Amino acid sequence: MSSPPAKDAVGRARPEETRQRILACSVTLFARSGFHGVSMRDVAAAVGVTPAALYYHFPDKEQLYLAAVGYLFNDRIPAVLAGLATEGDPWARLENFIGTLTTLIAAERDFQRLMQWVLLDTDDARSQKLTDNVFEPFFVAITSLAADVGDQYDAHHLTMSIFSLIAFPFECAHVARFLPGFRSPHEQPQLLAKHIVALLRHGIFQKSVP
Amino acid sequence: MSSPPAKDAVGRARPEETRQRILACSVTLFARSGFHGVSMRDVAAAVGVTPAALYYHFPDKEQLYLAAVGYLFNDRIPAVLAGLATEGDPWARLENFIGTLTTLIAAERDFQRLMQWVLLDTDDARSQKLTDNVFEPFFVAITSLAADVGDQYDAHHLTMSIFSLIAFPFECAHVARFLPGFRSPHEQPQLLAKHIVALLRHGIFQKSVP
DNA sequence: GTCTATATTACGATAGAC
DNA sequence: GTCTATCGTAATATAGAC
Repeated sequence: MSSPPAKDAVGRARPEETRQRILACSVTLFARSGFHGVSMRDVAAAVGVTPAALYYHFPDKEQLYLAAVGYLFNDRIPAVLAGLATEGDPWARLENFIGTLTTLIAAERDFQRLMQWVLLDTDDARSQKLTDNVFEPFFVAITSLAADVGDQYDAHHLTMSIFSLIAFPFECAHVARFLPGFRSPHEQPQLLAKHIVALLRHGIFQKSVP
Repeated sequence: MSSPPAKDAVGRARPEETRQRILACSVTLFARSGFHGVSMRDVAAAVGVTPAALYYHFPDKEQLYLAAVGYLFNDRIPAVLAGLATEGDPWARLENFIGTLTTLIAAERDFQRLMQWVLLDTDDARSQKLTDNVFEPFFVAITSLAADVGDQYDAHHLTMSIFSLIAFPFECAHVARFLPGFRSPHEQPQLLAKHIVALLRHGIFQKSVP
């Protein structure tokens, strides 16, 4: 599941690289099965070491989990936020953001599933820390955009609606395949992004009302 | 956590009632912590029996979990689907559905969280069974409504969008409290329903375009 | 830094008395 | 039907050799 550890000139594994390999394997496992669904044995087997080795790099399972979450989110978020910095009028920037985030979520299923697990966490301290570090920059950026393009709506509700339209279809992707009327093009992120932009722009009454 | 078991005339606990008490306690626990986050000992303690007693009513933990999910969903879904059967034009029925489902999800957090756990399940057989039994009736009903009120959009995408706008804000409710600009009225289901209906009707360009 | 070996606890599940 | 008692396994985590 993982490439062999890098060795230095004396033949010892370099701790920082091993740490990263552990995090990379942990992300995939935790994204698939959640905190309680993954054992330290599972992680160790995926990395290719014994469980005891993990405890040299992380004090316990919870700290490993939190480090893995931070590793994934800190790795991905800058790229997405960069898509917000594009030029153009607010609508163009919003369209760009929707397209970028939709494509990213579609490509990085670990990102999407880990976010789903994180949203189910009931620990207040962890939720607050994660909100401050991960969700807040997104939310603030979109909120200011939303205030520009849709000032007739409550900014919080509108921002949440935009994220809902993007994220929730991927949460349902696994069961949506079994729904009547589902066809594979529905899973293409570009088509979903186009649909969201059109719906946000015009609403359902687009052509029904003169 | 649970009221004492009902006894029959001879003083023996009635099996069907105990079964229901086990299911009720299981729903709350599984909704809070998920399948792997709840032990049979936890359930037994909540019910007020020993773990061994659970195995008289259910063959194993997985069957208990599936029965608990079915118990909750079969208990709630008929009431929601009834809200779809109201009279009026498609828009009035859609508005009614959005209001009913939003209010239900807000009131029944167990329902919302258990749905979130279920969406993370990777087992194809379980997902398909649950889709057929639970999600499909919802989806079909809304799809036909969506086709009536918004035939310029793809029916699958539009239906998914409607569910997204309703469900996702509640998935984020726990972290949303820590976001800047959040105020307690944002948690009122009626206000959220109003926002969703307005957004679906008119889109963001409602007043920006003459 | 990673290993072997193990302590300790928790888990799912069962046998058999009542 | 529920209990007590327990089996076998798997979990987190640590000690100490190398």
